[in-house]
Amino acid sequence: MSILAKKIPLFNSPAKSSKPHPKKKKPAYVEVNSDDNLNGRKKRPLTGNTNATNYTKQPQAQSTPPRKKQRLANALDVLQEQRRQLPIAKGKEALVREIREHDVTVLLGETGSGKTTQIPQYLLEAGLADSGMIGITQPRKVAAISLAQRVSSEQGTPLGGLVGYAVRFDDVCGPDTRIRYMTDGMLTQELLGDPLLSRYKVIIVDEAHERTLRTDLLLANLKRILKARNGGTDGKGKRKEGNPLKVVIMSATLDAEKFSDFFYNAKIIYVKGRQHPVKIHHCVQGQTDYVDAAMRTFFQIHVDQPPGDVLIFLPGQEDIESLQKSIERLANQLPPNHSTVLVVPIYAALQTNATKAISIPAPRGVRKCILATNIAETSITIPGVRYVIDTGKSKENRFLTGSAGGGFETLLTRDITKSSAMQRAGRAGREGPGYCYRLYTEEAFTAMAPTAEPEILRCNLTQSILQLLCLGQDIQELDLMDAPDVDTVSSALRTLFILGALDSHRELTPIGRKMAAFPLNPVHARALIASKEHACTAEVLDIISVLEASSTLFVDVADKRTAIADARRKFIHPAGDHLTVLNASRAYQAVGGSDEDEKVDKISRSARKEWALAHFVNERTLREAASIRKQLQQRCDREGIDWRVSCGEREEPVLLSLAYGLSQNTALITPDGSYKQTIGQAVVKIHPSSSMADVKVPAIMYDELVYTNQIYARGVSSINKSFFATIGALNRREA
DNA sequence: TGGGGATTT
Repeated sequence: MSILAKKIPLFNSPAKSSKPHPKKKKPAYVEVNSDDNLNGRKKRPLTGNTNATNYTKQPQAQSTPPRKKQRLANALDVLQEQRRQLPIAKGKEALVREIREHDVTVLLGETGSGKTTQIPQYLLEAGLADSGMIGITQPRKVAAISLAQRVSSEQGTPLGGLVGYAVRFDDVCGPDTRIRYMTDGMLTQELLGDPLLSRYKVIIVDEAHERTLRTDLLLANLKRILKARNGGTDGKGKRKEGNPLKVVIMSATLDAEKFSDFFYNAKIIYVKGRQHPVKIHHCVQGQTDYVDAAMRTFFQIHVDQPPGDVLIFLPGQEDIESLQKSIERLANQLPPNHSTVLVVPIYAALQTNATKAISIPAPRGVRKCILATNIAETSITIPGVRYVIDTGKSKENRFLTGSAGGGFETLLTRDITKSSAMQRAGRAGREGPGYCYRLYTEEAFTAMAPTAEPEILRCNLTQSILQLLCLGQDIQELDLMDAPDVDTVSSALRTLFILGALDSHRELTPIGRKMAAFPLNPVHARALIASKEHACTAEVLDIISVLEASSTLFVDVADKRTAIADARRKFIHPAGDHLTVLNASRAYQAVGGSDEDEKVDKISRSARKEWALAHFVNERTLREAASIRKQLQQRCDREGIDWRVSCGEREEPVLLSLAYGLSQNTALITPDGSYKQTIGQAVVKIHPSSSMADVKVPAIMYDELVYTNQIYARGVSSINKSFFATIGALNRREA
């Protein structure tokens, strides 16, 4: 105990006697965000059809043996009983009535209400889908897939039958599909082929409070579609004959009125959830060193409190690594009468599949301590958590335009929002009563912003603006809940002009239209198109597939940096990061034979896994890149680009093609050895993770600028001064 | 010398 005695506890006697709030006393906060406990692991999938790895695109006509049939029937009974027990079931008739009577309904549903799984089924049963479809959008792929699995098993039909899903790379819907779960990006894409989304009778936008860019663009388009298909928007306007649409917006409580206002005072309906009480402790004093405070609080819980896993929210990988080390070190010094501690880190860049380690329950007498970024706020459900420690911090990404070429991102640690804090606390009450220890004062909580700023105000809009232009829409004329900054829009338009996607009248050029045909960042789309003429599409495709994947290729763990540098040396190309990525990606693809025919067998798969681990590259990134590359190859076929064309060992064509896309992201060396942008005035430093960090070359191009404590260029390659200076003009001339 | 989290016919 000596290690703890020296430190003053942060929380006054968290009380062995202090029980969570009794039932009659409502907890101060309940989680109101997602309802993914409905597809949690307590309720096992009941038929083979619900297994994610086991579906077929066409629903199978299975001949089921009688005994199994009986078992399935019983399982279905159990599911139907569970459905009836859901809080939302009591309000079924009223809900259907309200939705039937109004064109737009805003639904506030707490966690565990069952709204996302039940409402589509209620509406289908009530005939609101008529002969059309009910579409339900989600911001994340995993949610769309698991919800569809759950609902299809509740219906007793195979996935892809009555109930299906559509996400990138995966459309599991058939001719009979009436309930379609999908990502909001998929539905936005559908607009291109069908601007009125006429095959949907009902569209449900779930998790709307997250205000992702795609959700916002979808909401604007739904408002337009309502006018076109319904005449009125609130059910009172002049009705049009034909094909009216119903829209249901599902959100957390904090900003429901904003959605209602946007849709002409749409009716708001509140649905109660089912969540266990969480007792919240605030710090008496603000903490400056939140990592140390988290460590002390953890041991206070570990020593004083009954068993139960602890989840600690931290801003980033660096803090997670350092806290893991100090907790493990101190846990070893505890007297043997204390249970052992198992620390599990989780953040997106982790190369191993973190969800696996988390879902394995800790053995008896072991307390699991999960150190997570806000990946655990929405994307990953962690079972068994009884205690949450919330540092109140997260990293926030913001796009700044300024004069810095294509602009740059900032990535700074900031205070979270109230909505985030409630979400984090709610993670302690999923399976039973829980506790949340906030490493900030109650006053600090009160002072937090209620919700995060919508993404449309924070991110680079180049790709979305290009997409909208293909729909014939001008982002500045679109009726959005929040209009983007003028500077962000003009910066995006300038980038599109420099890339040759727009002419001087803001009209889409043939190159622009071609760029939009690829699901890519316009900068990468431009490089891909340029690769055709420079006969190096195979190489460029390999590179941009990796750059477009959601995690970085190269793994970095602070205390393994020497081993990592040794393993990486063989990939490093003197021209820089882009060709280094190409080397690593090709080395991976060569392990266990080529995967051109998709016939990577089990042995090759494990060989690749081993290879990736040994070389400190993130295999998840490479597998994702392979899917992206395959999709891009198909698109290339349609657009008349031969993706097999390779330039062999020559590096010049590859760098030149990339430079077409990155012409705005270039810098020249100055006499003092720093790099200064060619467009814009900023001095940029090469990010330490780059293979170019210690090399001086006359000119560089880079994938992006990130401001943390300096402006860093990431994804850097050396570039020939002679061609890059004119390339911006080249783009425009060809357009 | 150091990157939170999503997503695309």
